[in-house]
Amino acid sequence: MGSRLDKNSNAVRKRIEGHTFSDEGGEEYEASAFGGFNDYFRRKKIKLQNLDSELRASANDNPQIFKGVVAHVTGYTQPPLHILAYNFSLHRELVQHGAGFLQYLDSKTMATHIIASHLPPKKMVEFSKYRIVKPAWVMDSIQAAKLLPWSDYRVIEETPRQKTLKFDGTNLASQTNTQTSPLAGYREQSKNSYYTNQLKGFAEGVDRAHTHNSSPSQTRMNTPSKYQTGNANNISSGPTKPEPKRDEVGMPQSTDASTEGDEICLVRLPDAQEDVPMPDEDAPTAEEAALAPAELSKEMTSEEHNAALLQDPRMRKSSTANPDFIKQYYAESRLHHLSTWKAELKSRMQKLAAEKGSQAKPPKRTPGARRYIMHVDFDSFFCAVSLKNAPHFANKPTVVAHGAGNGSEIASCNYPARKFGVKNGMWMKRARELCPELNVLPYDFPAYEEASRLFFESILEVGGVVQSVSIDEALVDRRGVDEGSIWREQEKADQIALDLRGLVKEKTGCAVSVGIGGNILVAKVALRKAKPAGQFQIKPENVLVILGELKVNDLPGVAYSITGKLEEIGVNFVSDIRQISKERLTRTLGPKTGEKLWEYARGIDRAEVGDQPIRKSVSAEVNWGIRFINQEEAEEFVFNLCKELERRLLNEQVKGNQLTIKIMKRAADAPLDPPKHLGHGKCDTFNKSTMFGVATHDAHVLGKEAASMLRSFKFNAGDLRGLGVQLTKLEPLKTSAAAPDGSQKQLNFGTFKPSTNATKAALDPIQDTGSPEKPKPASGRSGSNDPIMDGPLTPRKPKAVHPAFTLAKVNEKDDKARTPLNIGGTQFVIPTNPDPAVLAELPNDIRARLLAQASRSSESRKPSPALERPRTQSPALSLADEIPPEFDPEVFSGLPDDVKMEILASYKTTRVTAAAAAASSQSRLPQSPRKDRLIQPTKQRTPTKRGRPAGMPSLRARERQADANAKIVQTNFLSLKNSSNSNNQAYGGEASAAAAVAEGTESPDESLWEELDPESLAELPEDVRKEVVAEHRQMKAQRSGLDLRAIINNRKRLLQQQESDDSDDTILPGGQTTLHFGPKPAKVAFTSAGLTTVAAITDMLNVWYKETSAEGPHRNDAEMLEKYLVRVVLEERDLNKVAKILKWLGYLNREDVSDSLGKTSWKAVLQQTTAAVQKAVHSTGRGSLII
DNA sequence: ATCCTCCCCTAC
DNA sequence: TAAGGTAGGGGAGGAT
Ligand SMILES: Nc1ccn([C@H]2C[C@H](O)[C@@H](COP(=O)(O)OP(=O)(O)OP(=O)(O)O)O2)c(=O)n1
Ligand SMILES: [Mg+2]
Repeated sequence: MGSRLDKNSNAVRKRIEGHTFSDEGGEEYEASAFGGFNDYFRRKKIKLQNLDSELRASANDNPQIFKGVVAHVTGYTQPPLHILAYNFSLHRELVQHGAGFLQYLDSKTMATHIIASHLPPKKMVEFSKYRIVKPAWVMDSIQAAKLLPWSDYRVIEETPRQKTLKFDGTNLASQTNTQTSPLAGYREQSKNSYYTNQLKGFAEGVDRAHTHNSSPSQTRMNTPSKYQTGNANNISSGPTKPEPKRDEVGMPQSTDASTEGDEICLVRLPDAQEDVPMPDEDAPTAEEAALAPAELSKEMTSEEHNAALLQDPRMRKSSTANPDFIKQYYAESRLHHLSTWKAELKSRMQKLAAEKGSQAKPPKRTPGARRYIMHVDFDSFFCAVSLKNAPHFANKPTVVAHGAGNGSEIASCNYPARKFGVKNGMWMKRARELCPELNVLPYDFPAYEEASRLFFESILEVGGVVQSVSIDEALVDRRGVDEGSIWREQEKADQIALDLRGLVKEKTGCAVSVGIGGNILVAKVALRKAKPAGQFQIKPENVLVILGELKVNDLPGVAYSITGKLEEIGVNFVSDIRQISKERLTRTLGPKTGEKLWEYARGIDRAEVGDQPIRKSVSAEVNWGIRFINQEEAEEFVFNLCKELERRLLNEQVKGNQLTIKIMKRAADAPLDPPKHLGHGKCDTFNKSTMFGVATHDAHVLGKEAASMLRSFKFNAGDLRGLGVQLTKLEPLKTSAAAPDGSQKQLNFGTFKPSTNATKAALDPIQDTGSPEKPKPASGRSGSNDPIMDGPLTPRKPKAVHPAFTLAKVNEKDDKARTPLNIGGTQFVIPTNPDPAVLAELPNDIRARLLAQASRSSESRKPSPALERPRTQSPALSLADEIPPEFDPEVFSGLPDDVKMEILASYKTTRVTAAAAAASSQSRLPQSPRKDRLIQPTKQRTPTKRGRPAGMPSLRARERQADANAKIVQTNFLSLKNSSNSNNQAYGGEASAAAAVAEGTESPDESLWEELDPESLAELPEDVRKEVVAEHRQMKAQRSGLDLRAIINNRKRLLQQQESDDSDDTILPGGQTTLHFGPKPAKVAFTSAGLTTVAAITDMLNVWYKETSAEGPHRNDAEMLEKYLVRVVLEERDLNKVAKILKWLGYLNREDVSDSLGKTSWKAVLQQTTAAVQKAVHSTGRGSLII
């Protein structure tokens, strides 16, 4: 066990901020601390109301505003206050415009701001009558007007029923800046109020939380928090104990900085230039001063300090000044390795279990059978392994650490060292005080991995249900060891453990200990008694006695905080817990924790081995070595963190909806240089999150948002000590959701699929009885019911089209430029003719893309209008009822036919996909926990104080109550994205096929075979040929009626039309060779909906190649192909598919002699593409792809 | 009563 | 010198 006592606490100061809009110029309000806002009104018996329902009603009554502004209020105040509201779908589009300046505020913050700025004091109590909002994305009307013509928005002066925020301007002005108003007073109070802090003690004497609190009065206090480094206390032996430094924190937490918005959001905002100085700000406390944006002298100091510090090249190298810092840091971070290993093991075990389970090998757990849980764990793992290279230290006090300096952390210490009181996680300084002759060994991560591999290999041989706990720890559940008598069973269990220990020792040379008990808790306790290289079985009759003698913090999940709370009620030993009523425990610790402890004290642990919930978040953070000398560096670092995050997201094949940035800032009273070298020292922590309308994994999007959030705090870059980004509300990532890609994975849509549900249920003797698949009538928000998805799919009032969308239709070209903005999938694209004013507001990268796109599209624009095809009057008529809800019928019918068809086709695809996903949603939404079947006795809730001495621990995992987050938002965005691409692509893909078919220009019944060039086919390698043919069959069947040939012909037709287009290029991007590229943009649609199967792609390649074998492929197309394949490698991860495609391409280019310039170019493209693909493959850590 | 968000807290 | 990461349980309190 290694406890980490060293980290310490941090208190969190919660801050709420409001703001104006834009990233840069916006005014930022430090509306801080309005944590008590709602409480305030509650006390006044006034309840805040949301306008949500009214706004919705309004939207329904006015279809035109289906998407767009719902309300715009202005003119009541002086200065004018603009309130803009818009719904979720519009938000999604706005995000596409790089709406980084959209700010998301919660109602309290908004209300705070509004009131503080504009409401007369005496009006405060009347607040409830100003129906305010709900969390929202905020944007002022001026900004909104820049995005779209104001006329495209629907303006509502007042919401239907109540008066919308109507402030009578009376004395607003004075109000605004006054500090004397009650409000100001209130605000001020909140300023320091409200803070929570906690500290963790450390046995290791390390940074310690300091409470410097000042506790305020009865109201909440905001305070700084902690993470101070100090040193000193620590308890020597025994479990590490918390340091009592508890300061009470008055109120529990209060608010949050942001909340999720729903369909409709209301917004507030001062004018751009309006400078609403938040009333207070005048009497800042020391803490406040630190937070204040300005304080130049101090700021300069910290940045200058860092600059000076970084003069030393060695420092530079080990801090954020080094461009490779993140990489290097993670390579050396033991904690990062531990986390990574754990995740990998978890997923490997899951996969293993899934295989085993599917083999009709039902759990070998007999419900009634006696359980023998074995907890197996290496003794001083890192140290033991590292000692293999330094055997002479084996019996001397030895530790594993990076260095011998005072701040070096001991990852693991051997038993001789423990005799001195040294512990894992302790700082070297403290350890040497305890044991002067400590030997220090370096880490050997590869060796740890290897030892672990052998360890698990051995464990799996033993059989039974296995659960990995960490790199060096595992749980094995072998129940009903049969044998007849209990005694024999116990003996057998001991024997198994003995054998296992011998096996591991033999394989790894390191000792493992095994604890055996009737449940996980008991096994763990047994392990501790087994510890130095031994084993121990706690038999039922001894459980209570053994447990009773333990200190409470020896129980899993009980550490500093909980221990502190228990101490307060006189509980020190586990046996003491039995004297406390369950009611009192739950009141003190919370319902779950209280009950869990009550059970633990009695040897009860309902957790089962094997339960491994699915991942719910992915994050990357660094809280060491952070020393910036300017804001740019900080933002770049955040951006790099986002790149790392993207890597991990892709690795997990997920994308997410909510991004949170975590910031550690040097506490006002903390020294510039903490005791630990480049450590974070005592810090205040700040988190902030934003919701994307659409899930994403794109580093650019994440980076921009993260940087924006960081910027919003206006901290001094020099005071930053730690940064992190976390993505939650995950959804499976599916590069090509359209087709199952030939393989047999039918409904297996990705990551979240694991039969966790079934498995889990099956393993659960209690709840299991029912149907494992029971979808759990969640509150109607399982995948298909997701509001976001319903938007587009639900036949709602098909009115009003977003202008941007319409524009999108015109912009056919360039997939590249847009790609980065396609946040994980949206059907909206950037308008081709952005308003200059808007451009100016956009982040550079986006602006650049827009400009590039605009110029390109204007120059090549030959989209729909150019199509000669007789525009059939309205092929869509019969399909009228199928017009996607997002389209205005009128606008829709005004579109060129081909575009219409594409839309319909893609829409259809979307729908299908969605349906399929929905159908499978049951099985893919496992994770949700079953309700607690446990007796949920009293639930009396008394606030369990948090922070100070106590908090609550998390006990061993197990089912938790229905978790909202568990819901996996159904994702059809991907398909939407695809359709978007196809919209732009304008050619190729199923969309075109659909169009062709609908127009009746092609016979849908043509034989599949005719689509393929028999001659070519015959020459293909047998395996490839078979697969291609098979896929064609499948595609045909799936598409019922759609003829691939239509795609081809259609494409040919389009190609011809473009004949005169742009052409020639000479240099292959990144290529060394000068090439000649063909003039005909084939307009291949690698990313369009449906074009994802090998068959479809090879079809396209056939045509493309044939059409361009003389002139060579168009550079854009070549790039597109390359990009697409790389994406398949990195995101879709179907190497097989890539290999097939390249194989086919190679086949097309099979002639040795290039009799034409075109063929030569093609070969070069093939080479280039292959090289790019290999590079991508290598980047994933694999060897070369065999083609 | 139940959901949801924001954190605290714990473990390795 | 030093590499103080990371995921998930669960509590508090607002929203519904
Ligand atoms: N604060 C900590 C705790 C643990 N670890 C790493 C090093 C340990 O070797 C490994 C396993 O942790 P254990 O808690 O199992 O501790 P040990 O294996 O070192 O000792 P033992 O299991 O004998 O108590 O995790 C770490 O780096 N930092
Ligand atoms: Mg161990």
